[in-house]
Amino acid sequence: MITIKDIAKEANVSAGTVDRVLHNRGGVSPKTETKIKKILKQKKFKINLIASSLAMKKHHNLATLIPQYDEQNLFWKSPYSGIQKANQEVSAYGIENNVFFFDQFDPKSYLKAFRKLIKTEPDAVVMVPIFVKESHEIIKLLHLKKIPYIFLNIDLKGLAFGGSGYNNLSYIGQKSFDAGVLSGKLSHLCSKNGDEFLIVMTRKNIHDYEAISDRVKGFKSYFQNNVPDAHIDQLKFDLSDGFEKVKKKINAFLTKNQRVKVIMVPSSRVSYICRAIEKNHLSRLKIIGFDTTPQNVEALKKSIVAFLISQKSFNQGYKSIITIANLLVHKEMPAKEIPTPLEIITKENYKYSHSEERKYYNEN
Amino acid sequence: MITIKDIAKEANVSAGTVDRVLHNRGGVSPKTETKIKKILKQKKFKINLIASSLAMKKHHNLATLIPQYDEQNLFWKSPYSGIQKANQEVSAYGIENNVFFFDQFDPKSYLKAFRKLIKTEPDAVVMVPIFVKESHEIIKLLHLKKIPYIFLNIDLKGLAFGGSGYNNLSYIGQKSFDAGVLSGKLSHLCSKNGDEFLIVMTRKNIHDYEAISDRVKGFKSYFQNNVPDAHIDQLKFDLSDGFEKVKKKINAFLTKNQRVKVIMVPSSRVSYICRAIEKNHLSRLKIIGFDTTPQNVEALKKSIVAFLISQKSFNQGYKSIITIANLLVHKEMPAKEIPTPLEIITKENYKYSHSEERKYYNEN
DNA sequence: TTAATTTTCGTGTGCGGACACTACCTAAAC
DNA sequence: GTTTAGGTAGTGTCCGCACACGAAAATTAA
Repeated sequence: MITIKDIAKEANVSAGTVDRVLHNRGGVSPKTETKIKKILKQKKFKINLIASSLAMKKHHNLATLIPQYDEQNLFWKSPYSGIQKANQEVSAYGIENNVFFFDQFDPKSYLKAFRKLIKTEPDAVVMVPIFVKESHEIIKLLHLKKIPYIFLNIDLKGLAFGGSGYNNLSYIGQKSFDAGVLSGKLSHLCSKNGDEFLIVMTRKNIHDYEAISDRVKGFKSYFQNNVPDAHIDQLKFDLSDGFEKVKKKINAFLTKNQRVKVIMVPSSRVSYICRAIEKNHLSRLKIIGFDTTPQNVEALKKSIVAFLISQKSFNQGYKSIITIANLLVHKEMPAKEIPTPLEIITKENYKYSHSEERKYYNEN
Repeated sequence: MITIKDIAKEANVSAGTVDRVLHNRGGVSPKTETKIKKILKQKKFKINLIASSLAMKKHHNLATLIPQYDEQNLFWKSPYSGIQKANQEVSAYGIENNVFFFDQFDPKSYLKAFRKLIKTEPDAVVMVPIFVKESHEIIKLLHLKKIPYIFLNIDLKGLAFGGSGYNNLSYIGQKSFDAGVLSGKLSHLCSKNGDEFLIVMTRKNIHDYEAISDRVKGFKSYFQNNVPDAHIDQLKFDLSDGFEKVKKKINAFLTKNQRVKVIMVPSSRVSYICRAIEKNHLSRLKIIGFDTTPQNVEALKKSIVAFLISQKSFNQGYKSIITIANLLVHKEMPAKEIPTPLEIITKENYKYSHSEERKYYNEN
């Protein structure tokens, strides 16, 4: 292992001078600089990140703004777990992350949590921009205070702020359209000629509208490009109508349309839909859903659901913190978009798919 | 962040004493020990791994024994890339890894490479035990020299050494049987009643026999448990027979058996088989294969192959080194088996599935 | 030539922890 | 009462790097 001292000795200068060259900190004569750089290259010197980050020890202060999870909606538990794991890892680098929760159905709690957050004067922010209008306000303030921020799980697009757009450093999450295309492919593969397809949309709050409609668009786009004459039906529910109404409507539909053989549920509520469908229909259906919530996995294990497309939200949460940490510690600019894998989960490979997440649970 | 000094101050002892308690190094009276331990817990002290590994700075010497890859067989490139990435990361911890290559078809080169390897007196070894008999010899020597070793990608089982078995610390790789079960499920899902299935086995060398036959067993087991009356055919080729012979045989078979609608190739040579199949057959077939070699991915992109089951060999290589590093640096015992995910790859999600590997390529 | 600057570079300290070395204290042995 | 051994605990140095401070060298001004 080559150290700064080795280089210094070779170049007949002190370690301090080598350090100045390494960090372009100036104050070195061109002659010695080129000499040192040459030796650096020749000896393939690489900074020891361990020692470096120990010596730097700037204390950084992160903040995260994510929805609170609860028994009803466990979706947000995974990213939070990933965030926690990352917090643990980066704490050695002097990075502290404060997590602020809000109610995913209440814009006011979102703003309230943010107000608390901003008081901690964070060096960077990871946020899930669920509410468009409120996010706009938040981002305006972040921009003003020159606090860098990244979007987690939900992307905000469009030409806000007079055409300049959102200046989030990065978006970490799924590409919903492509996820929809994939669901189309899977639907197609497990169907035969003449089968009909059904998309079941559920609606509870406005925020997931875009991701979900993108999935639907992707789904349709797959068929347009590959099976243009496929028959695709669509059902929409408002979850606030109550379970019985959903049940009635969907079973009536399935009774009437016996050729429907594949159902795609573009939200994470596929298990809810499955519960609503009567057994006599289930046997002929292949059902495809999104996200590995505990309920969905249960349906998968019972072979009710054929495929789940996972966005690995644990990894998303984990990566968001690591990304910001790399920015703060190593000044490493993240990619503008960090798409997470489109993982296909079946009953048979589930147990191998979230090993890191489970390992984390077990250790804690 | 709580440091050892903080704890020491709180307990009215010196840092050295705290350190002794932390490492169970003895020489501390029971009284002070319990006192310190209490404060440790109370303050939730965690050793700063950064500082710790810097201070330890034992230099470790790893060695890796893997097959050489070439243009013909790119399979072994991925794990090597993963190993390289890990090497880079752990170098800061004073860990150096020497990689030794051998010809995957030549047992002698395997032993020869090992002889070179053992001369470097490694502290631990990562190996791909392709040849059973030769591995036996190698492991005997490793055991004698008390050098810990782990298996990568290929597992060796059985009661060797008079019933005590192989004492590899860990096996990092795919669970072939379960991978086969998954391929059965996918085959089933994209078939309809009355369709027949075909397993095409290729044979070139002995070494992958076990993994491949396990996949076949898994495949059959799926159908036994779910579609007992399914009709499953099997074709075996010796690749040394030449392409034309393979072509003739397989097309003759497919012409004769028009009800075969799904083909499963349990080796990584699915693209080779695809090239052998005539177009008029291809259109009715769903083909499932293993491993994302460049050729296989090409076939996937052309929609010739429906599914590839990936074993993420890049990650396997990466993990093998990280696992050993954690053992040497942090004395962290690895799990006896570290199974890699069974990733389902289609044309639609390929581009999201190997982002880390590609990122690594681009950076280098 | 000397003083005043500016440029260039060496030195020292600290980040948090690991570990060897030393100092101290108590109790048993003489 | 002195010696000695064993158990406890404190001190100092090093790991490789970052950075502040100030010294030396080079340049310019007087």
